[in-house]
Amino acid sequence: MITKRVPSETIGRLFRYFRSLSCLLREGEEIVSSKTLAEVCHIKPATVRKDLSYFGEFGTRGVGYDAASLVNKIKKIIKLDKQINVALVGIGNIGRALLKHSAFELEGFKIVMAFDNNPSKIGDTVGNVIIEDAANIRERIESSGIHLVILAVPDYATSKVAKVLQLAGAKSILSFSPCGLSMPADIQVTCIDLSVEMARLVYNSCVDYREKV
Amino acid sequence: MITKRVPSETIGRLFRYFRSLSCLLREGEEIVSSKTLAEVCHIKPATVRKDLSYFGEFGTRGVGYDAASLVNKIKKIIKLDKQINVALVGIGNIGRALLKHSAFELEGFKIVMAFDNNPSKIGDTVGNVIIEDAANIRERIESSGIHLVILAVPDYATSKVAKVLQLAGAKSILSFSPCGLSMPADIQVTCIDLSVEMARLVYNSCVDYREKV
DNA sequence: CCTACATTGTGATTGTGTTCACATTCACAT
DNA sequence: ATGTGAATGTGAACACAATCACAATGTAGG
Ligand SMILES: NC(=O)c1ccc[n+]([C@@H]2O[C@H](COP(=O)([O-])OP(=O)(O)OC[C@H]3O[C@@H](n4cnc5c(N)ncnc54)[C@H](O)[C@@H]3O)[C@@H](O)[C@H]2O)c1
Ligand SMILES: NC(=O)c1ccc[n+]([C@@H]2O[C@H](COP(=O)([O-])OP(=O)(O)OC[C@H]3O[C@@H](n4cnc5c(N)ncnc54)[C@H](O)[C@@H]3O)[C@@H](O)[C@H]2O)c1
Repeated sequence: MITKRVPSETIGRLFRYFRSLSCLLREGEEIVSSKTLAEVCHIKPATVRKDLSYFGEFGTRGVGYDAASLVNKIKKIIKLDKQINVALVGIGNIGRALLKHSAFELEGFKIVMAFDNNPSKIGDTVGNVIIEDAANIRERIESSGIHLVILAVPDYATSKVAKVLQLAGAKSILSFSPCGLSMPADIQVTCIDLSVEMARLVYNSCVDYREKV
Repeated sequence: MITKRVPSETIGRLFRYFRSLSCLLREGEEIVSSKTLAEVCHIKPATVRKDLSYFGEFGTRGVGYDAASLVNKIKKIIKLDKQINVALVGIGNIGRALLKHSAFELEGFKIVMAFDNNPSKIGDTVGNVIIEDAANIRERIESSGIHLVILAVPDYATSKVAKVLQLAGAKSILSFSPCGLSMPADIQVTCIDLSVEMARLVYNSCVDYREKV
């Protein structure tokens, strides 16, 4: 039960277990083994067991894990037992796509606020959310129970908006701009940089090709 | 010059160096040190030097790196000295956002084909690209010099389309669906799973909070 | 030509995450 | 109640990546 140091990759995998288990449950599975879960997630059984072992003993030796109870345990661990409230800043190409993505809600994330600074967008409804004036970000986020802010503003605006979020007491930020955010250590930041991922893919496909020739 | 084993993170960072150097060049810098480059990228100087050292000796001791020539060397290394041709499958929320993102071209990636299977979308132009019938994916990709395919189709269609891409000889795939792709080892696959990233952020912000209390 | 200085390039070290392999434990049949 | 089979839980080994710390090597100035 005592919290050792948990690899950060483990948390990501726990979420994937959660997703896969929900799916297996829907298909009527009641008991799952680390082997089954590993196959579904394309990883090794030992990884599944070790990941879970950081948080306790959830299985029955010789049998496996009770899918229904495991999924609840995992939800608790990764704090997804309550709905996660998300705020979105920047309703452009990416922001709009996110607002229309209904699957987030099934996974426990709900975009409850959206902001933009373009007057012609403020007041519009996208998905089920009304776009608010970015000028109000601070007071709106400060007061409400927002767990996570998604940043989808243009590169040049990113660090300026990030500073406002900091003042508003945001706890974690997911940004789509090629990073450059320097935030205090108590604010979690993740940047999704598609170009970096593409560059890696291109390089790897060239190199692997070479190795075979 | 001999290729040792290069960490996969190194390639991603090389791309970021490439991006930062281009920017520094535009600002008139001619010489950059590992220290400067590290500061811009928010990493440590030793990391910069080690990353570069996998591929040769590009700097001058006591001085630093010539920005212009380094950026060209890096481009060669990560195969971004020629334009990378990208095909996009699935022109929904995400696909549309990608097509409108003009910055890709500045970084060396060009979306040259787009596919969808929805008859009402086929023939439309988004960005500068005409949406083609997904039925033609195989022949179209087979013949042209596509380096990378981006998959932005609904979850249920993902593995079906992936199989077609395999037959078409695609070398690497970037998918936005929560994975589940099992491809032969010679096809590079990366999945971007926003929910996983969000889950990690939420968990970390909760745990860090606890540690401080 | 030699010295002072700055910064690179890298072997050694540390840190982190994955995988192995097996002792442990449980359900069930006999 | 006891043995058998099956899958867990985990310390130890391994693999990989980040960082350190310093020798190597360049420039510039006298
Ligand atoms: N679109 C893509 O496919 C794509 C791909 C990779 C990276 N990105 C990155 O994602 C980010 C967003 O991209 P996009 O294509 O959605 O941009 P976009 O220009 O379409 O949308 C940005 C939105 O932010 C709003 N905005 C600007 N300044 C603001 C401010 N200070 N406060 C609040 N809102 C503000 C604008 O009004 C606009 O609606 C960029 O950093 C971009 O580099 C986008
Ligand atoms: N939109 C988001 O913000 C978001 C966020 C996270 C993950 N995702 C994932 O990204 C993927 C795409 O999401 P989206 O919101 O863009 O979906 P979408 O439904 O808006 O678009 C999917 C497009 O693919 C087309 N399509 C369907 N089957 C096809 C086929 N066999 N061949 C070619 N085209 C086909 C559809 O006609 C549609 O245009 C999904 O897997 C989704 O889970 C999306």
